[in-house]
Order: sequence, then C-alpha cells, then structure tokens
Amino acid sequence: MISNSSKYAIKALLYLATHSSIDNKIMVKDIAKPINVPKAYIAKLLQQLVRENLISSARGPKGGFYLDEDNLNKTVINIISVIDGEDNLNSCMLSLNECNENKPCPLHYVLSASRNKIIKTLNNKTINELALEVKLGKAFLPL
Amino acid sequence: MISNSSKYAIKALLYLATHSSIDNKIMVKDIAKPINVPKAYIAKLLQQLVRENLISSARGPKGGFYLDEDNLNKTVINIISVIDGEDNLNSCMLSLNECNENKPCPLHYVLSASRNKIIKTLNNKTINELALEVKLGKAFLPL
DNA sequence: TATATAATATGATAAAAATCATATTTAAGA
DNA sequence: TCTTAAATATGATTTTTATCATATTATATA
Repeated sequence: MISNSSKYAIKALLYLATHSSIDNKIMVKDIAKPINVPKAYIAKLLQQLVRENLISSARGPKGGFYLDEDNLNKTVINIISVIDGEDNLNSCMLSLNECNENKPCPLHYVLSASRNKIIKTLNNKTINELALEVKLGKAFLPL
Repeated sequence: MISNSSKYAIKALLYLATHSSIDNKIMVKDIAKPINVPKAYIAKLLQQLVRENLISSARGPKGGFYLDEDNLNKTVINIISVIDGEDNLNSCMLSLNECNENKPCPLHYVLSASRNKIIKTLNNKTINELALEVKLGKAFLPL
C-alpha cells in the first residue's frame, strides 16, 4: 500500500524541513543516521527526489540537500506518487479494479469514509505544514 | 501495510461466505477463478487458513472449503494477523517504533483519528457482516 | 587551477514476497 | 476394498523490493 521507500522518503523530507535551509545544506550521511535509514539506500532515494523536484541539492564542498520554498509545499501524496507510482493509494483496499464508490466491495463499503478522509489529508497537508506541527510541539521527531 | 496474501485471503473468505456452506463445499479451482488469484497460490493460503481455524475444509470426493459458524464470526483483523502477523497494522504509517498517540510523528498526528476508525472497523466487522452487506445489495462482489 | 568534497549515475547483490509444481494423505462411493 | 477426487505438505522458482558499492561529475576554496 505504501512502500518502505516511500516511508523513507517522507522521513527524509520531514527531516530536511525541520533541519535544513539553503544556507544549511545537509549531507547524505547526516540525513541517514537521524532518520534511521541505510546510507546507500537513502542516497539513491534522495537522488530520485531531486530529479522529481521534491527536494533540492548542491554538489561539492558545502553541498548537500535542502528544501526550497517550492519543495516545502509538496504534499505527502506527491512523495508517494513519485516513489510508488500514482495508483497505489487510489485503489481500493483489496486492490480490486472493478471496485469503486458506486459499486464498492464489502470492505470498501465499510471503510470508504475513513479512507477518503485519509487520502484528502495526504493530498492537502504540505511538508511545511507537517513540520509546523513539530515546531508547535504537537508532533514529534525522531524518525 | 497489508500484503497481497492478506488481500487474497480476505477475498477467499468473502467468496466462501457468500457461496459456500457445509453442504456446498467449494474446491480450490472453483475459488481461484472467481476471486482472480492464481490457483496454486490461493491453495497454499487456504491451507494456512484452515490450520488457523479461519476456514473449514474436507478432503476427498465432495470435499472442498467452506465456512462454519465459528469461521463466519472471524474479523478482517483476524485474517490479516494470521497472514501478515500482528504488528503491521498497529504500527504508525511510517513504521516508526517510537511513535505513539502520546508522542506522535507529524503524519501520525494528522491521521490518527481516521486511522483509529479504520482499525476499529476492521476489528469489529465480521466476515458474516460483510457478506450481509452484499446480500442487502449495499456492497458488491466480484472479487 | 589544483584539491578535496559532495552529489550523481549505474549496476550488483541480498532478502522477501509471490508464484508454481508435485508427491502424499484422506475419504467418498462404486 | 478399489478407484478416484479432493485437500495437505513441502519445497523450488520467479519476481519484486530493499540494500550495497563505486566510478564519475560538479563546485567551493586555498
């Protein structure tokens, strides 16, 4: 439903949102440790996220990863879409392709409301907003 | 979060709930086709489900799979637990082990309510109740 | 402009999940 | 009680996901 890779990517963005800035770029190795993901693995994911404009980077000395204004306004769904592809979250819980709101499978039927709410939330909440919850002391890292 | 195998198992139980009885047992091959799962794969899962008392079976001629009264009262969570193990659904969306209601990660924080509702539903709804939705015309197979 | 530092591209390996294949056991019915 | 029809047990294979390794490219700064 949501892959390990997506989870790692979300963690990385949350970490960058709360710790980096254009003047304070963070290297792979300094991201991997605190978010608890293998360095070589997160490195690959970060590269992919850069290509898809979800995060920013600079090479060479003083280089590293950070989030610019645009990056901060990405949503969780944006991340999952890039890493896992579009459809995973849109499909019903049993991955039935003939299942939809009009003709729902039994599980879909009983879960529809909650499920829609989750998707809506993931669609609306930006990384920036999530990071704000942390600054307000409502939510917590470590990741 | 919820494996393919679990999805297949849920589909199988829903199919049996709506089509089988102790007097009308259904063979592997007649389950595999309508629920759209490879025969050899579902066979293995069905065997596991029998061992864990989630479904019933009989060998030999006139044999096959069916649900007894006890089986019909199993919940979706029961199925997922048997196939995927206990923890998968209880963990937070990012699989953080230090994340909980009191000290939630940002994602957990914004999804908590919907997520709890889903888990509660999966915990309470029995296979029998789900099948009833179908009989009442509120929900639909095919699977 | 040489050096060192950092991301990038590419691909190999390992682990897990999904799928397939088959010999064995059980039981119904002729 | 023999034959046949079914599940069961076991394990092999394939595919996908996760992980690791490294040579290449870009850039700050001495």
